[in-house]
Parts: sequence; C-alpha cells; structure tokens
Amino acid sequence: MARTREFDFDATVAAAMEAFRRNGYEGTSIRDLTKATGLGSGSIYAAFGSKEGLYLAALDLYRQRYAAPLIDMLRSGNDAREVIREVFVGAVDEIARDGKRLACLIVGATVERARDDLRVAERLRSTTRSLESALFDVLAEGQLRGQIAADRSATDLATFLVTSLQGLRVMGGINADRATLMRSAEVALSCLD
Amino acid sequence: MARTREFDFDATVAAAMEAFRRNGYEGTSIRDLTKATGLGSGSIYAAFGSKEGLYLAALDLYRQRYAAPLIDMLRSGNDAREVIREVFVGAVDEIARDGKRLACLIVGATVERARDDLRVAERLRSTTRSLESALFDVLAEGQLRGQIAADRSATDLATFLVTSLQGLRVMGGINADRATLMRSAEVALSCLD
DNA sequence: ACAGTTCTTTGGCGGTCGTTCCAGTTAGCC
DNA sequence: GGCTAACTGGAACGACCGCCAAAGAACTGT
Repeated sequence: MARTREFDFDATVAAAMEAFRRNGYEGTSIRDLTKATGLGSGSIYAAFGSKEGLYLAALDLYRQRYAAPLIDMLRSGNDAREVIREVFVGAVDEIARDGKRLACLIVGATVERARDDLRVAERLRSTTRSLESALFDVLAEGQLRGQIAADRSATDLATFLVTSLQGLRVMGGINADRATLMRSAEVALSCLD
Repeated sequence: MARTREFDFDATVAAAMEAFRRNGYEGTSIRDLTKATGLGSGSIYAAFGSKEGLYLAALDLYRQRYAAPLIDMLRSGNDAREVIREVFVGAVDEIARDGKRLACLIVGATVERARDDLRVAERLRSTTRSLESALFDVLAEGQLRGQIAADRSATDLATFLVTSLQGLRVMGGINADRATLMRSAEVALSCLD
C-alpha cells in the first residue's frame, strides 16, 4: 500500500464549493482554492485532475446537499400543499440568510458554465428534471385528493414552481430581504389553489 | 481642437455587450473585447477607463435596450392583462431565440458581479425597482377596473412577476425550449386571475 | 530495516491577464 | 500649412493564470 490521504475529501470539496459560490468559476483561481482548501495545487490536481474537475465535484456536492434534500422532502409522502410550502419557505430562508454572500451554485453554473461545459449542463438538466419529477408526483397526487387545483396540468405547475425557485435565487442576489422574497413565494404558491 | 473620435461609440458598446453576454465578465478578456469591438486596447482604456467601465456601459446599454422597452410597454396605457402578457411572451420569445447563446446580462451581472461591484448592484436594484413600479401601476389600475384579481396586493404581484421573469431567464440557460418556457409563463400569468 | 507505492509540497513552466505607455496618425484652429 | 490635441494600434509591464514535474514524506507489506 501507500501513504494514506491526509486531507478530508468532503471538507475539501465543501471549501471549494463555498469559494466557487462566493466568487464564481472564473473568479476563483487555483491559488484561491489552495487557500480555501489548505491543499497545495499539486494535491488538487492529483485528486481532481483539473479546475473543472474540482468545480464538478463542488457542483455535485451542492446538488447532494441542497437539491437532494428538497427532493427527499417532496417524496416523504406528506401533505402535498404543506410539503411544497416547506420547500419554498426553506429556500427563502436560505436565500435570505446568505444570498448576499453566497450565490446558488446551480444558478451560477447555469449562467457562467452551462454554455461552455457539457458536463455541467448535463448535471443541471438532471437536477432540474429530478426536482420537476418529484414536484409532479406530489402535485398529481394532491390533485387526485383535491388538495391542489386540477384545472392546470401537474407538469406545467411543476415546471412553473422550479422556475419560481430559480427566480427567487436571482432576486436574492439583488435584494435578499426575507419578507419581500416570501411575499413573492406566497404568490407563486397561490397558483396551487 | 483636435482629432475626432473615429469609432462608433454605441456600436462598440453593443459589441462589448454581446461579448459579455456570451462569456460573462471574467470570461471575457480585454483582448476578446478588442477583437469584438475592433478597437485597440488603448482606445478602450481612453474611452472607458477600465474593463469595469466598459462592462458598466454594456450593462447600461442592455438596460436601455431590453428593460426600458418593457417599462415603456407597461406605461403605454393599454389593457393591463394584455400588456403584461405581451411582456411575458416577448421575454419568452427572446429567451427561446438566443437564450442558449446569450445570457441575460442582468441575471449574469447579479450572479457574477453584484457581490463585488457596488455600481453594478445599484444599477440592478434601480432597474428592478423601475420594472416593479411600472408593473405595480398597471396592476393597481387593472384591479380598479376589475381586470386583475384584487385579493392580492399589487405590490406582491409586481414583485412576483419580476421574480418569474428572472426565473424564466435562468431556465432558458438550462432548457430553452419555447413551449416549456411558455407553459411556465402561462401559470405565472394565471396568478392575475 | 527496507522496498515499493502513493500522497504531499515546492517551485516554476509557458501563457494570458488588466493595464499603461508610446510612437505615429489625423482632424480642427490659426 | 504649421501647430496642437486627441485618437489610434500595438508593444510591453508586472502579476497572475492553470497546470505539472520532481522530490520529500508517510504508509504498507515483506
């Protein structure tokens, strides 16, 4: 065998993720990442292959940490209207807490990287699709039970809700006032009536 | 006096704007901008002072070209419901046409620059405020005339609609399919019922 | 103890960054 | 037609970019 890896892989990716959220892809240099992670540049390249590789790892961690829990919540089987509201309130809280300091990596990747990087674009599509699909299931179920308005297709509503969440994240970068974001979210949720 | 400026100022800013929309702020170098505008770097610095100066000029042109017309439409005095629909359909068309290639500079600036650059942040707040205010007036008028549901405040609806537009622009970067975007927009518009 | 393997650090590669400076050119005023 | 001032493209600046080779350090298996 050989020397064991010294650094904490997950903590490293988490540190890189925060750096990318703070300054974007192009705005974060390898030297910034060495400071943020505590690794030397050689170690970064040994572990991730390239700056893009580390970015993809950070994006995957972000999806796992922030998108997957939303999907799990939606799949928990709880009341449709209630669980969707929970998702929105959670998103608003998070944006209000650190939306000024840290951008959503998914929105950032969409704007800054999706055009150049097919692997990023694929991940974004995948996450969006999963979220839409989870929302669709909850909405369709809710419509059957009469909890959600049935005069619009669950597909359209699901797409709309994802779009609204993206919009909230953008707005958080301009004005992260919680009350304003929440009022916007309330209107979006009222589409389910 | 002295020699007159040779290059077309507006065309130069327009070329820079497209470059920034295509590759973002950090992703566009001064050398890229010399190729896009046809100017030498010396001329760029004489006219705009810095890369940031040219970016601000590009952002201002974007606001003038894409945000101001929306506001003018809203202020035209036409039927509330109709004019708001027009704004959304116009936005969807534009995103579907070149959302894959060219990002919305406002969303891009929010994600990539607003945290670092106060002058950018101020411009974004100003544009958002103007758009919200124009929407508010149209909505309030529509509510008085019974064309728009009056059970929600016009302020909230205006904020929500701006958020929806931002969301559509982000979604356009992931999946610019016109029909999907339009169905999302339709749901948002149905909040006015 | 030693060989073998893998991780880590260091230093620096070639190139590009934003910016500045400069010589050369051109347009307006006497 | 000179004089001057502004504009022009391009060379060059120091700094920084992403990346990588080489060597030291730490671990396992013998």
